[in-house]
Amino acid sequence: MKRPTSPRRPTIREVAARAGVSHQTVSRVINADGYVSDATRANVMQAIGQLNYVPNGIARSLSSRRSHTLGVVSNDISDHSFAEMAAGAELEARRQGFYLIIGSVEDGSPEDEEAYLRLMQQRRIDGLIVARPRLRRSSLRVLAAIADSIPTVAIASRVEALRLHSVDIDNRGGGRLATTHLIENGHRAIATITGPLDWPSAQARLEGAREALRKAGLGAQLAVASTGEWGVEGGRAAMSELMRSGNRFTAVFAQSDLLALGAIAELQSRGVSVPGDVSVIGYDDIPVARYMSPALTTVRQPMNEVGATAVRLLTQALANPSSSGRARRRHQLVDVSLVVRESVARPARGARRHQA
Amino acid sequence: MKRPTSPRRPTIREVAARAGVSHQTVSRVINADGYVSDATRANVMQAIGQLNYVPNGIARSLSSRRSHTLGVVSNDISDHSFAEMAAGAELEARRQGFYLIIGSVEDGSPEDEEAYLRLMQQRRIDGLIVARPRLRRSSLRVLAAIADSIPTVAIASRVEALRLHSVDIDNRGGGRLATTHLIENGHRAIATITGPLDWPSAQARLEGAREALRKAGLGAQLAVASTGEWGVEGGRAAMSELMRSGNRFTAVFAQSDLLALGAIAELQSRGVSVPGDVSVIGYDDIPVARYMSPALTTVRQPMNEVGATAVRLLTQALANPSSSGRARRRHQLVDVSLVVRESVARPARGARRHQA
DNA sequence: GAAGAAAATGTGACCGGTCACTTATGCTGC
DNA sequence: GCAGCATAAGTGACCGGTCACATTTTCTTC
Repeated sequence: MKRPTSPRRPTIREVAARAGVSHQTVSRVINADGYVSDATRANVMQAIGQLNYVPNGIARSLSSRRSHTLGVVSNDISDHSFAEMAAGAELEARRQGFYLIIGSVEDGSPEDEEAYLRLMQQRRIDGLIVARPRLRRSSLRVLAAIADSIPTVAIASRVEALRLHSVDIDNRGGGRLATTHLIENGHRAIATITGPLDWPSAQARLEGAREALRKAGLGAQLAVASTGEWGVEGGRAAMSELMRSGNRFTAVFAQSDLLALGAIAELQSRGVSVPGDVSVIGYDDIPVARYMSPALTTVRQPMNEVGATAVRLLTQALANPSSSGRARRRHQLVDVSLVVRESVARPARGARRHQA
Repeated sequence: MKRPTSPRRPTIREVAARAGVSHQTVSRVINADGYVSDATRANVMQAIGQLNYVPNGIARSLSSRRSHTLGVVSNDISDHSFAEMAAGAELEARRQGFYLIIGSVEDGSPEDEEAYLRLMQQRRIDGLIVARPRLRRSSLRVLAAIADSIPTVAIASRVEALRLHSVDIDNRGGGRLATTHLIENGHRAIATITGPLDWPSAQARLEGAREALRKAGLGAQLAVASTGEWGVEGGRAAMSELMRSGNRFTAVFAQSDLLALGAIAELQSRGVSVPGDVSVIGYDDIPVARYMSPALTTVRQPMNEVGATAVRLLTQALANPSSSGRARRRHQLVDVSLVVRESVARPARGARRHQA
């Protein structure tokens, strides 16, 4: 009457007893490691089957000092990009026999960030992925402590101060790609709507855009509008700002699809046709981008690839702890790709001047 | 030179030695449980601080037989609904001091489903959430075994055969809500575009729609179109089928926002105005629904609430294992809500007859 | 047929906590 | 002055695996 709860699961020793071998032999069988004769193996397997034995991962972790668990501290995974990243990481982790503990932190509550990091420390995860575009000062301390003892990968975050591996989207390349596409379509007067400029990714995309223009000999022709957000309202506001300030442009590079969506709505509401009068290119390739009218030309970021790459970096580091973890930090860039649809066209003959 | 890797973390006994007490006293301090004098507590805390001691959750789990981990086996979390559910579950879990291991299974690869369930078994999770609309036969066996030993909650899945708790969106109520909204706006001839009818949720929404019509004395007036999918293409195809078959309707209830999107696109491409000529109501309230033109009136499902509820169900069951787990199974319905925007209006005076 | 290596198996400590007890001390009340 | 209890702390087994090493059996090889 000691444990009225579910009848305890069988242990390795019970299996051993039933098979008439030692517990260590059972261990050898379940780990397919070391010498075991075929007869014994069959014997043990049978006992396992009869008792319906499942090895206890926790006990395993304790004695082997490997939890086979990777931690992820990410932005809110309600956001599609992060969800994709998590899904990608997750798939790759399982392929490699690892569990994934995901912590989804809303952008507004950075105290959770720290709480999660501490939690991960207790859990003795084997590796950590941090996918927070902007990290909090106080979290950095904890993160540093963690990174000091286990392999850690940062995603789309610049924490170069810490000695982390990193995976990042090639944002600069993305900005270049988008802008070049506009230039190749014959546009010369180009505007851009950026995300919040305190996001490194927004900065990088902007730089990429400038780079593309410079390379095309179009110098500082870029009209820039920013609002503090990545959403539709921001796009609308930015577009109306662009027009009010009397800028001349035949194409717009919006740093997110939602910004593009807002910009297009604003344009259309003023009777400006897209892409007839103004071309628009977005960024992200959100699920509905292809269904918008016009279908949105945009830049696709393979976020699940990013997640998978991060996991691979970790498992590799775990596999060869070359000279006591002092391995070279690796930085990996993931390429973006252009998704051509209908929102970019050649500029109209006499490019109009747009203003309020 | 035994362990060239990171210098081992301090254990509870080392803390004890430094504080000059027994390991058990340290345990009492970190668990804030049992009698400890203030002086001793302070002493121990200091030692913990100096050694930078973090309790080892794995060892804890092993001896206490509680992993403080909940498992989630979900549909691919790239899908926004599931991502929201996961995020909601996650937040609630952390609030309650639990970890969450999320397994995201693509709809196409059901063998992963089983693999995950087995993995969870090894990990000795304390509770399980299954969020797969349709479970595979072979997974059911494993699931049954798990549910037999730990509390398990099914989300939006009808596995009544097994003795699981469940949380479900009130799909029938949702169908009723959407349809009633159309009726209240004066529509009498109503069509519906359903998701794949082998999804229980699609069935339930359809039933709800029928129910609303019956209640309004509109009998079997419902024109139903289905395609095998929930996406935009399906909506487009279904709408064109509806029109080809010469059905008369002034309003459409689409069982997902993407279906609605496709239906609207199809209508507009034929010069039918929404909501001028035909009203459309969707389901899901995907992020861009509010930005479509017209802004989509739809039914919102609080998926994060669903996830949180599932976690609560589990932690409650865990807290009182009333009479050895033979607790009554609980079934919880989560209410949906109407989000009124612009895609539903009163029908035009002489309702037109639409056909190819 | 002896020696040595390879194959097969067993033994007991250990991972780092918690659990169930035991022991010591200080107070209260009669 | 002592039973009886609350408070404070310690002891050693135990959770269920793996690890390091010891032991026994079976092949090779000369």
